[in-house]
Amino acid sequence: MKSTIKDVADRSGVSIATVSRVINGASVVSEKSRKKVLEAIKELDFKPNQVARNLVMQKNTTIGIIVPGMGNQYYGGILNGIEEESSKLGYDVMLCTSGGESQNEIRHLEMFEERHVAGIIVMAQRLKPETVQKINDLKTPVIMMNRSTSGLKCPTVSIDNFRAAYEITNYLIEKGHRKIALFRNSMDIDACGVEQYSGFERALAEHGLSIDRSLVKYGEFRTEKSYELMAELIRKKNVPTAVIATSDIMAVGACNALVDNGYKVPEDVSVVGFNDIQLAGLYRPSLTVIHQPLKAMGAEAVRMIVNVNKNENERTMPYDGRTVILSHSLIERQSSAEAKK
Amino acid sequence: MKSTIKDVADRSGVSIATVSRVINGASVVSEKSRKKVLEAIKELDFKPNQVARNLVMQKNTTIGIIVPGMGNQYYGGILNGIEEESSKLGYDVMLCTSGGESQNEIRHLEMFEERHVAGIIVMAQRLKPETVQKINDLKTPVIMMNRSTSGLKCPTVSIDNFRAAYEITNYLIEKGHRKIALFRNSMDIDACGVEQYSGFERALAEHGLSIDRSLVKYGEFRTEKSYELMAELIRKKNVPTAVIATSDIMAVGACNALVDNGYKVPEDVSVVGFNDIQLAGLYRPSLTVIHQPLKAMGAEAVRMIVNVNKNENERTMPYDGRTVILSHSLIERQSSAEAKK
DNA sequence: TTGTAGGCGTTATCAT
DNA sequence: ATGATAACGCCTACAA
Repeated sequence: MKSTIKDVADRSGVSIATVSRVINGASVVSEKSRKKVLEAIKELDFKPNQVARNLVMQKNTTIGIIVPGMGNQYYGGILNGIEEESSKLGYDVMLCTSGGESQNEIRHLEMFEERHVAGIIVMAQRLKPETVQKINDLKTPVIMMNRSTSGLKCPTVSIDNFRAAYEITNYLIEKGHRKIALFRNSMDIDACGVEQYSGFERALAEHGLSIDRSLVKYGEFRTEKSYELMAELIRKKNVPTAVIATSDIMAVGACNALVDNGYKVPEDVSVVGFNDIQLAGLYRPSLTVIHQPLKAMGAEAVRMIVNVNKNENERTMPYDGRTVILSHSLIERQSSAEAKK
Repeated sequence: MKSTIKDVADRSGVSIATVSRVINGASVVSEKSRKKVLEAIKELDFKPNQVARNLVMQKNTTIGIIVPGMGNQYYGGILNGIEEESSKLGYDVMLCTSGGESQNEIRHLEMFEERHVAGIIVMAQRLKPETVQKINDLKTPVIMMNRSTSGLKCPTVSIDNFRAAYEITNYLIEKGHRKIALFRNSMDIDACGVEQYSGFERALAEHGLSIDRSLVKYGEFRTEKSYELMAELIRKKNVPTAVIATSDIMAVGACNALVDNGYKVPEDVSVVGFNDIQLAGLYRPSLTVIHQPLKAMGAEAVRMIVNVNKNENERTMPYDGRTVILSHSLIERQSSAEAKK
């Protein structure tokens, strides 16, 4: 059986209060007692029970995370940042996957609340109304990663999706591209996707171009879907000179469809991605992308939760409804080139 | 403030014992009381405090996971399996990253023990003696994923690495390859790597071939390192006709080095991988690989822990020191072909 | 069927 | 400096 603070007290001939004091380094304990206690702790291999500690302290140093799935390196990158920062701040992380189902998201949200976690970081591809509702009702602080919608009343950490899309569109236009396809993620009312679309539109407009509806598609965050979209454009002989995919795995899907059909990237078609997951650098041709500081985003979310917990005497949620924007960058690699004349 | 069982009792005019009974569905409660209690629970939006529950029940439905990092899809695949199975069995998952440092592994191992988790699943690239020691000393059940060494006294779930290496080597030999390189992971005494090496050796031997030392390299699980190894072979004009990499990301590293230096895969050199992470299918040429059932492996590890907890009345660890072997398969894709004449 | 009370392992507030 | 002792929120004999 695991030993308790009481065992230590008995063995060292002091009270449990004293033992507790030496464990927590609080107040003053005589050198003699401290030594005896420390000795007993060693001998019994005593480890304080965190469960009991959390109960009495009325707080928890666990952060709950909800993520669609672990296979996606996009989330992997953010999770690394979350984990690292948590660890640094003495917090730890409880992880749940939703599979993208709001039913699971809600279940996990409730579970986290029952466990009295310090806060919850939510990642999702699509924002379902039920989930938004649940998040708004929750008593536990929630941070949403890189996604938002008008009804959502919780802070968000994100990049400036408008500018990012604007910049990469501009980049392609300056390379001489005029027929540019946009492979978007989902067609839900997701602020992030809307902003990207606006940025795309603005860049085109500033060069006297307008959006070609037949080249704006929804890839649902999936490589296969994106592959199919590209294959269809090829079949319909409506091949653009450049493709902007709002996630790297969709960019890869588009590339594969092109390559498998005899096109060359970037000689025939330029393809650019969003996010800059590891795959973007490993794929050949390596992908020109908008780089998101995934680790930093994860770390920032953790810091926000920790801050809320510190100021919990005040009832205010410091970041309420606010968005923290981290800076992105454009990384030019092999998958983009001047447009063919 | 969050409401407690006592609030519910007061509001519904019964004792906390009765409330507890309806919450847990145990023993019998009069329909009248049950209704009143349920009502009060709704009104107060009461959620039982899991921390308190865990303390009094002396058990925890949390499984601790230690993983080197989240960016690697290999671990991502296993984690998906772990998460899914845990969720199905009513457990949840606490995740820590080690960054491959034994110091962190030990810290997390201790933390999990203090939190009284049901069990711990450990993933690591290299087995350090300190970590092995710590695992052996732990009172909490530990399962190691796809890695082992002679001193380690905990169950393992894995594939048959000997057979896997044997089969893929055979596959290449039958395609006419005679000059085959092996890019291994680390050079530690890891049972898994040793078995792979034996399988490789055996297949060669059965065809009257022997190992060419100059073609056996250590890629340290890293794409860049593998890239370098391949680049070096090219520089030394010691290019094999086929490369077996014991992880997919190393296979990609080798492919990239070849492609970047004007070689064609698989026309000039065949490259095969191990694990079959998502990248293997997305990369072009898509990778011929040994497929590991990552999800199933994760799920199996979870089941082992849950089983241990069920039989905890008996002091026996059902799987003590045993290894559970799951079946792999050889998936032929684009990166391998007949050897050039 | 229901309520009382003891205990899970800590922390923290009192006295002493 | 130290030791009782009351919480923390819940479960569960044991009584009633």
